Amino acid sequence: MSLKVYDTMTKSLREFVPRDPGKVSIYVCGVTPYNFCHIGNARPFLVWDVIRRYLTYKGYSVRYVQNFTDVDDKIINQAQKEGVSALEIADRYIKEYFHDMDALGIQRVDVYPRVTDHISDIIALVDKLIEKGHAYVLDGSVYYSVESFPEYGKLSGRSLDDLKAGARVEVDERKRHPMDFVLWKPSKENEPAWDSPWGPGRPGWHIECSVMALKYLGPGFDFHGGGSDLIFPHHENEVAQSEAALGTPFVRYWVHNGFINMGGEKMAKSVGNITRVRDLIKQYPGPAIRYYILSTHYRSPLDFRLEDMPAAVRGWKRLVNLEDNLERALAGTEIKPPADLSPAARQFQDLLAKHRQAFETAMDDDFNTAQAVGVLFDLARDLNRYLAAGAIEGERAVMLADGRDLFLSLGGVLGLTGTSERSADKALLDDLIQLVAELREDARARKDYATADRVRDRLSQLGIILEDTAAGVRWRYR
RNA sequence: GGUGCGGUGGCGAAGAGGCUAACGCCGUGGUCUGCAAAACCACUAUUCGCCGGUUCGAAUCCGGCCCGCACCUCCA
Repeated sequence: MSLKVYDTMTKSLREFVPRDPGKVSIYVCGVTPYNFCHIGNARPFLVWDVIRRYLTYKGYSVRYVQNFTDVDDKIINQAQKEGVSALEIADRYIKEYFHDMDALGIQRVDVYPRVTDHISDIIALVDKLIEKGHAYVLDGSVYYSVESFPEYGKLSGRSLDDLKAGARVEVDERKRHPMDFVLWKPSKENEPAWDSPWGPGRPGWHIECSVMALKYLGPGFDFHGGGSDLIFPHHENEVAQSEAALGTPFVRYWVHNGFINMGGEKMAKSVGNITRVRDLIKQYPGPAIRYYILSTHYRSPLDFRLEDMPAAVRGWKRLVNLEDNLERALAGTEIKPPADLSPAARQFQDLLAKHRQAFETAMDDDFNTAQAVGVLFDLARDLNRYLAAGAIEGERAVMLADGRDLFLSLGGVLGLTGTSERSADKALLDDLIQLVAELREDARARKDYATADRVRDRLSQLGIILEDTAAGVRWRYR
């Protein structure tokens, strides 16, 4: 089975073949840090977190780069509003960005380049484009000439004529073509500025991604991702700049995620229908939010409804319960693979293999996380069944350990399992709860149900659920 | 106007020519159990926006229609 990816450039599913065997290079457009992230902003980073985990699972060595556009009109505006420097705004919201992504269990990428650290690289590329006749200088500004790149429009599927007709903004009449975009622009008073051959100024919006992607990943890297609104003009312009400069292809696969809507409309600060990650995370566990978002294929729009979160929490809890139960069932159990497996054990192994295969088939099909989640629940049902079918010892313990490993491996790709944190305090708490549970067992043995129920009720009020099972008392957090 | 995407049970959401239309939540009945919880089992869409067509066979392909959304401007 091979991985197939939907490529925006060809508008088709293509088999994934990496540029370098065994290695995958990824560039995802990061945030402009001038405000807190809402969950719509977070979707691409969550999606790519899973893609990265899956590629790693498949054995690829992954190099993942995500930029911060830390100089930009929006940042400058915010800085002026607050009377602080643009750098201060950017630093603050980059910190907040990490805070939010950590809460969602999104792993750090390999490189987080910032535009302000790459001004000289940007100037060099702009210079090269001028030299090759793809850009021109106009009063301290440098513009990219779209007509100099015959393939302009190939990513977004638009022609220059379409674009001219649909243009909704006033254009600078001095530009050679209305769609020509700025590579370098002069800074106004009190704006961040860097010296350049064309006078003091700062980079335009699109050039930084070309520069940083090429610097850290090289020409023809594997994946370039981002929200589907970036297809035009941002990514279109990146293609134009990069390929004009390189003379060779920029990116192998363009991957764009759909939007998160709210109330049937795109979630956006300008619409005012946003749910910030930090607000959501106060109410719901990060993995439950992941589960909710990953239940929809990444290219489909997702209409976010807060009312649906409780259902997501319950679904995710099923997985957490199983994870806990597996840990407890296997704790202290000796795992010694027998020389010969019984037919029943073989059958169980086949079942596990079947689930693994189904999971991979789902993920290989353009990262179909919704289907993969379904497979995880299929596996969960079989493991729950196995858990309930008899004592966990000998060969059954070995089989169950295999099942647990698979469950954690697949769940880990989605970031839905292996998320409970361990700490010294927690270990102590575990022991204390265990002690209380044992005392209650004594009460039950005496048929003192009044005491037993009181203990259970009081613990329940504290958020600790006791469950009496055939295998003894078991507890978990609500 | 141009370019894309989508309408599947009470809700969310996979499936894209032929297995019982996944999976999760909710609901009902049952097993287990002192009770509860968890888990498991069974039931819950003769039907996939509407109307035609192609086909032995369509939720899946084609045509028309009705809705909804996005992009063409900063935007994940």
